[in-house]
Amino acid sequence: MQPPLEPCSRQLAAARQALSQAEIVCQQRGVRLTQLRRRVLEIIWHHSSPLGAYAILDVLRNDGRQGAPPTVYRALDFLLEQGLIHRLASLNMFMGCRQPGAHHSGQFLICQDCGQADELNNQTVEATLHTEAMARHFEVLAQTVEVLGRCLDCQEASRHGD
Amino acid sequence: MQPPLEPCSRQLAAARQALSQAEIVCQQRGVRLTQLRRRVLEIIWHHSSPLGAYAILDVLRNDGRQGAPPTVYRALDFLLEQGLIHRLASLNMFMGCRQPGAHHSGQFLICQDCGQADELNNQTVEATLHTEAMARHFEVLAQTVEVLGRCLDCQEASRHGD
DNA sequence: TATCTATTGTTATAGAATAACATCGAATGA
DNA sequence: TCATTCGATGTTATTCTATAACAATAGATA
Ligand SMILES: [Zn+2]
Ligand SMILES: [Zn+2]
Ligand SMILES: [Zn+2]
Ligand SMILES: [Zn+2]
Repeated sequence: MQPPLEPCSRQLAAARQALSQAEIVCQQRGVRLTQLRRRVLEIIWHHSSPLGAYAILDVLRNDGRQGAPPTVYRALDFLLEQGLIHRLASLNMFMGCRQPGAHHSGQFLICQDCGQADELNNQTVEATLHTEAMARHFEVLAQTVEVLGRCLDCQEASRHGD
Repeated sequence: MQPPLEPCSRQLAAARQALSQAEIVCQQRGVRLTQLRRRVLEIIWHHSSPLGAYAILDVLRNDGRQGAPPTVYRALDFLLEQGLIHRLASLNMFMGCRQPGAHHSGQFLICQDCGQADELNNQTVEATLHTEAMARHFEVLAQTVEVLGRCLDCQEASRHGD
């Protein structure tokens, strides 16, 4: 897995957009996007791949801010509740959501080589799982759908590398 | 979440069946289902709901066997490799597979109240995720599909409990 | 038997998440 | 303006999950 890169201009733009969207969403809902929460969201968006809580904590400490695990986990809980980020259970990592506002579970393609993750929102997958659950009288509250594999870039890299 | 129950006769029967199937599968593949591995598989099947690694370790120590986390994690790794158990990423727990022999990812309905989990093998879900991945030139290696919710029993229990 | 390899034992540590309590700060009302 | 209140953050300690590294043992092989 490649080391975390400095944010490129595309990422910085995505982060700016995500942050301004988050401001709007939070204002509409009457919840506070505090400095800390905003900074955690920014850190996540500045990174090219999902980040672990302790990696986020390292960046916060690098900022000069004091903090401990609860600091970052509380911010992450808030962002999860507001649907601004997703948690990847198979990685214990967090990534930004590009369609906040409407809560959803999403599905994720995770590259095992470069660590990058792509969000899908396939209605067939979600609906089929709901149907299967209903057939068993099972009440669905949340879905975790994560596909581990290799992205195109990493497939090509490994072909040329061999 | 209810406390772990003693295995009922249905569970004991399921465990016996799973263990004899495991013996066959391992013999066919020329891998060794040792005492330890067999016992860990048995512990998992004797339990009504998915078990964590440290809960399994407690049972092993209760057996009188000495052991530490690597003991149980190595056995779990073996059982996972042979497709005899599944790992639930959203719970950090392990459960037996009722269709071993053919490797598969499966989908899981997990009850947040009683902790029980049901395995599905819905081809539509799997195929749709493959199609979505292919459209993005993403090579699929494994799928994690877990649905959190409430089973029928727990829905009724909560209705009567209120 | 002697040797080799897979398995298990053992100690220590890394990594992820939360409990419990103290402190701070923004908003509200007197 | 000041006091109060409640949400947010700081702080310490602990629990839970998982692995690294090396030693000892047991099964298979020659
Ligand atoms: Zn999303
Ligand atoms: Zn990649
Ligand atoms: Zn299965
Ligand atoms: Zn239940």
